[in-house]
Amino acid sequence: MSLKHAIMVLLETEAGSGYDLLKRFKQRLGFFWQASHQQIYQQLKVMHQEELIDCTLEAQQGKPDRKIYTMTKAGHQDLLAWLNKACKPQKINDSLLVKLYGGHLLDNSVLLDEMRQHREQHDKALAIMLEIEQQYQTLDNRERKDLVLPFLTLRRGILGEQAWLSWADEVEVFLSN
Amino acid sequence: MSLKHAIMVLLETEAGSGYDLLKRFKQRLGFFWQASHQQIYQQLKVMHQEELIDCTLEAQQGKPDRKIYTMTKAGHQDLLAWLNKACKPQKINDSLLVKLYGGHLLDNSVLLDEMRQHREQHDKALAIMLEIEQQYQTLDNRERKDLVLPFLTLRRGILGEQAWLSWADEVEVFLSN
DNA sequence: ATTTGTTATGCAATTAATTGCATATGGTCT
DNA sequence: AGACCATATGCAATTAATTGCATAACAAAT
Repeated sequence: MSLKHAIMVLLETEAGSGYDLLKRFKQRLGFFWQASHQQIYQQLKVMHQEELIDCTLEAQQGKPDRKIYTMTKAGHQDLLAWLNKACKPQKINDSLLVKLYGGHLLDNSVLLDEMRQHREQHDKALAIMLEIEQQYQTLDNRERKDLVLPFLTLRRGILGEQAWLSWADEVEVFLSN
Repeated sequence: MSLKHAIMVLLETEAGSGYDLLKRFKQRLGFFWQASHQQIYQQLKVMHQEELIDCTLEAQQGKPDRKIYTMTKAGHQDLLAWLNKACKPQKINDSLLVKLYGGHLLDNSVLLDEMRQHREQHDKALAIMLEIEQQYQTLDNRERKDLVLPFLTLRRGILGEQAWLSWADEVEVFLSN
């Protein structure tokens, strides 16, 4: 499973609590890896049992204690091993396309409506990613170099969303008559 | 779950056995929905229990009996209900991007190597889809119109793969120095 | 003759993900 | 005062997917 390794990629750079990880997950990996808070807390527990990560309690006034996780040596090695072995191609399960494939049972207007709803989401996602790209471009050479890998994952998102939107344009042309 | 509905989309057009469905699945929905034979046989069993599909045995000489499944009215209605309600956005879990994000722990050459392996797969997929597109273009107006929805799902695949490959070009430029 | 490939199914065990519920504090908004 | 949102966890039940194993016939190729 790669959720473990996704978490470790984040922990490797900086220690943090489950909630920290959750937020970082959404901000940094959220465009290409989706996980719920239940999943993350559960995995942290398992990873702790497997001694891939350490855990220290940090008291807080009023709020419940935070559990701060840090990588262990075993965790680091597990991560390196994972990074060094080839990963499987992405698994695609896109129900919108299943629906479109079976769309002869529906009125075109229903399909176009669904497309519009999805387009909204893709528009938003693209806008956010272009915003982040802008910020990246204002950095100096040094910083840009340090962040080139996250930047490339962002580019994947941008090119992917643009392709989706071009496709949606085609669909609209074909279904609007 | 949509695997059920993906199977019903195929069954709706033509009855068939588990093995039939499996093959049709790979040929027609395989680019955007991936399911193993175990999953498909299991779902057919469940769907039969739920009376979404009927099952009749067909004897064959030598080979084991084939179980031919057909849609029931309840199945048809379930499918229509599914088609008419909005579907969730596609869930993306792409471990290649997680690896790239955490790639500072690796040598660039390792990342480039992995990219090359994935590119091969994407090249192949694109070639197959372009081939199918060619065949579509040789059909007459009538047939093209009948197949416009499958054609549009194919277009999604083509645009998606082309975007992936453009991105891979970018990655190579950024990592090759 | 033997290996390999296609047809044709399936069970069982494990792992992963989803859904629903639950708790508790503190701050901001109305 | 009450509603709502963010912080900060987690359990339990269910559903879905993966992995590994298993069977059995026939056809084609080496």
